[in-house]
Amino acid sequence: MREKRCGRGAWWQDRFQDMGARITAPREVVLDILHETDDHVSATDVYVKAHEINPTIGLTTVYRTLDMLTQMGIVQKFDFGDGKSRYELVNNPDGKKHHHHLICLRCKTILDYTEFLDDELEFIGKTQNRLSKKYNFNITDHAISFYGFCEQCK
Amino acid sequence: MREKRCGRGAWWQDRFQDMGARITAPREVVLDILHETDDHVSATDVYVKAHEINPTIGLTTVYRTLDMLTQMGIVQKFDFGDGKSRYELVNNPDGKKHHHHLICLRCKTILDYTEFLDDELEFIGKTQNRLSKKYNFNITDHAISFYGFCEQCK
DNA sequence: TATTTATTGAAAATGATTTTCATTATTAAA
DNA sequence: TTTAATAATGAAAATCATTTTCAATAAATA
Ligand SMILES: [Mn+2]
Ligand SMILES: [Mn+2]
Ligand SMILES: [Zn+2]
Ligand SMILES: [Zn+2]
Repeated sequence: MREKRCGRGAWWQDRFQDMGARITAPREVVLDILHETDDHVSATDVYVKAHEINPTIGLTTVYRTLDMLTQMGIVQKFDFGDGKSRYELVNNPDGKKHHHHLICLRCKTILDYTEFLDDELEFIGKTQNRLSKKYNFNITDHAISFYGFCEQCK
Repeated sequence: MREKRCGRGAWWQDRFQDMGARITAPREVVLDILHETDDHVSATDVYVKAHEINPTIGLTTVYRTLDMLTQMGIVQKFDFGDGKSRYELVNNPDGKKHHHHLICLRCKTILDYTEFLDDELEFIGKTQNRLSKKYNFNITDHAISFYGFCEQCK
């Protein structure tokens, strides 16, 4: 089941090197867990799984690692309205590809969709260019969310 | 300064009628405040202002009203990463028009942008149609966010 | 090896949001 | 209008996700 992705280290390890951040056991475990799931996991979700693998890992470190990864653009942090932040790997080689969300305002169901990415790519690319130029912003990622009511709730 | 928008009542009052929700003093005050601001206000922000106008209004009611308005699609709830939810009127007749956000991952600065709405309209409209059909979702709103690093932080 | 720096986890603190519950205002029924 | 049912409200308490502190440990560097 669990196996390493790349030759001598996962793709994200280079990013750590560049930042002068150490590749530690807790951080590896968190990244592994994120790679293994297709869900929108909360910090506690990650902590519980991490704890199974290595009971010494603390919740604080999970939070810190998740924050770090968010700032590095490796994970995306979401608030779907259920009171806790949820995290998702931006590029999961084995799992979910680039996608966006349909969010039910009543039951808070989250639906991932991956369709129509060609249209999106065009629109986002163009907009991103214009924005980063105009506002002198270094744009690293984006999110598109549609809100409404799901089949059950409408 | 403060004056009523429409003849016999604000546009949102009809929405309340339809839902069988009562138009009460606290709710009017919250809506007024939302109309008057161009900021991304937190529940506490609203509470403080509400309290100035009418000191009997409680924080709990502000939360409840904001939640209600979010479900009705009258306000949009955001998490910009600073630990508290922020709210914005979706359609502010006097204030902000439809817009989206540029979010700095480091200093959490939020930049509203209103440009390129024509391109957006085309893309969003098309996508929304396809999605609501395919997933049988009643889409009422959307949000587009770009993440990255602002002038100061990059 | 000695020294500096980064990382960690437990415990405590924080603070936003929710829940409870008794009271009050509004609507519907009689 | 009186009465009964329902919705809305606010204070206080409870919850609970997230952050802060701080002393201990591990890793990098001189
Ligand atoms: Mn997703
Ligand atoms: Mn805005
Ligand atoms: Zn739903
Ligand atoms: Zn910034």
